[in-house]
Amino acid sequence: MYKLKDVAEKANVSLATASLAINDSDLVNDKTKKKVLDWVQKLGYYPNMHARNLARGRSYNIVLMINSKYFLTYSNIFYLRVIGGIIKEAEKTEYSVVFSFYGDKKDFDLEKFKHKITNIDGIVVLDVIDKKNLKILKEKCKLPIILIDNHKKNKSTYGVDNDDYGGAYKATKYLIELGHKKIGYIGIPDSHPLGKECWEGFKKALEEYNLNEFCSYKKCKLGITSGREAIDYLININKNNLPSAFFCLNDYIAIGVMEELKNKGYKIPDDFSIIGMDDMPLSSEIDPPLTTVKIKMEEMGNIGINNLISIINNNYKGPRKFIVDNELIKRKSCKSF
Amino acid sequence: MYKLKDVAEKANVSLATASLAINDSDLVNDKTKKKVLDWVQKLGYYPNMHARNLARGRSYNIVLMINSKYFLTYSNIFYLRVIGGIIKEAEKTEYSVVFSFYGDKKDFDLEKFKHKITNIDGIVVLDVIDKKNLKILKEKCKLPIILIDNHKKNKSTYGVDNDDYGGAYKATKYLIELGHKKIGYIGIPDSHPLGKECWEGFKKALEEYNLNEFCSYKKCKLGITSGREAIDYLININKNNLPSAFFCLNDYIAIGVMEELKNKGYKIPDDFSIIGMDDMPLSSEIDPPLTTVKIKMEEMGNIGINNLISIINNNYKGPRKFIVDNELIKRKSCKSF
DNA sequence: TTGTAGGCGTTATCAA
DNA sequence: TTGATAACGCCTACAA
Repeated sequence: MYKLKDVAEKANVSLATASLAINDSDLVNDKTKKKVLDWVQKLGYYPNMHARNLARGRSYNIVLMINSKYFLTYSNIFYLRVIGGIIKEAEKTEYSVVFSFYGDKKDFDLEKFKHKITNIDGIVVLDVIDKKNLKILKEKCKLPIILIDNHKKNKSTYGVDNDDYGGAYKATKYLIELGHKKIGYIGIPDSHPLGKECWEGFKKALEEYNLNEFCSYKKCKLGITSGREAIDYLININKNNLPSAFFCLNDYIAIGVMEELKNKGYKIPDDFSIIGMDDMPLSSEIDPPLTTVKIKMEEMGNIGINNLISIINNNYKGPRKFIVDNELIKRKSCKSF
Repeated sequence: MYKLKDVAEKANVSLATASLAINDSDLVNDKTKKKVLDWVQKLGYYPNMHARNLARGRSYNIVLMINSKYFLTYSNIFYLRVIGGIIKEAEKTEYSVVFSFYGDKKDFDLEKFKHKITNIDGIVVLDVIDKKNLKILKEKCKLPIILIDNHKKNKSTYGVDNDDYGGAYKATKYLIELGHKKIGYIGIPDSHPLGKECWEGFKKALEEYNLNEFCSYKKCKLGITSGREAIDYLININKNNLPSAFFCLNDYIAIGVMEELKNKGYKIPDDFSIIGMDDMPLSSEIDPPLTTVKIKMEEMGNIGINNLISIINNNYKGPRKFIVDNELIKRKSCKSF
């Protein structure tokens, strides 16, 4: 493995000149620069990162923190997409992305990566993080932090979030404009910030068209099974007065809803219109393909990492909370009423 | 940020002693060691990684290389699980996992991380990598490499693979033992190593019970839609003499197969038994829950990272290709014939 | 424009 | 068992 000294000797310049040339400094003339760079090429030289970072006092590492429970248990493709966006964008820069799991509320353990803290320039936290743990993280690490999809209105921390409110509003409005007046809401508890946002977006659309809430089920988790249970419950409760459409908080719930309705002998979209949120790969493959609100997951990753790098370099100008818009994807699970 | 010198001064020892104490060397007595460690605690000192790694000539970084196309386009949960296993296991060690995407055959670009090569101790490649690109990688980087789920019989490179052959064999045998004699095979082309392995495992089981191949479709990709197309094709071809069971190369295909059969008015498992491979979260949630072969994805990640670390440290004793077994998960999509 | 020398924070060697 | 001191490879004033 060659070092700077080798390059300098070959090119017949001093160490300093070689270093400056490699870092494209104005202090060295083009001819010398070229001579040095040619030898860099010829030798296949790459600077030793440890030495460089030690001298520069930076590490060009960004840690991506993920709640291991959510990641492993729910195995949500959402993560895959956001992570993809993060890595893809990071690779355009000089930064590397290092992974780190953290435990849940009680076993939130910084020791696990604390020893690497001198090797980190900034932190991305993916998904909801407990307020208390966030505080610990901030206090102990004293590094720039950005929260992606944290859903929280934590004013003092930078974040990138999907426009949950707007998405739910958009979806509901679409159903209304198709002529539906009795729309069922299927989501998660309002205690979860995502649940709250969606519920408010949903209601906003109803209000705008002077419609009343018809029926709702908010006890879902985010999986298919929950969708099934929701339908069982709602159909049981409203036997003689069923809604004509269902807003579902995410695609998995929507898929469960559709499955269960089909099991009960109903036709989609003839008997019920179904709309979801997320746009999973699966959503376009099921039958009928699901109408949904596409969350720009990769873009959230892109923006997150770029904003963080700007923050690290003290030139971030954007808002504390960056809201990413989303897009209605019309497929075949909805029809006009 | 405190440095070693601060600790040494506080503890009233020399730099060398402090360093030795922190690295738990036998050369320093327990009393001194404790004194130093107490001050480490008190000051909240952590060694500077750049300095340490520079001095040690190691980086304790492992790069996880992933084909960006597969990762982003197919968004397979398989990745999530393996990556989870890798990170979880790496966190028990002093190694960090850094992510890196690589392009496809033609734009396989090492330059993108080549500059960080002095910052890497080893490489994990996830999923199939082109033979030619692997060669480039090996020659340019000269670092320990391990291939996870590469499916290839590349003898000279370390690898961790699922027992595809055994899994297909196991699944088929199960169908046969349920009494099925006419079993359809739905998979991907034999040109893909996964396809080849599964097809051979499938045939092996048939042979053992003196059964003939009944019908097969090998043009699938790995998604739900492919499963649908396969059923359309097979049912059309065999109109008057249908199989009683289908072996499907993965769960997504199996799900498509089940959906399409249900659409055509058949009942699962009454009319057809369906078996898949993978065990996705989805598989237990659909109706009926899918019988499948559970691939130990997290374990593959665990083993991969551990083996790589052993290889880095020159104490790996296991086989070049480490084969991970899998497990038949009986659910409700199969019944005896 | 180029070269010299000191510093970045650890580890490791070798006397004491 | 401890304490100077020289690496590790690069960056950057400062001087020439």
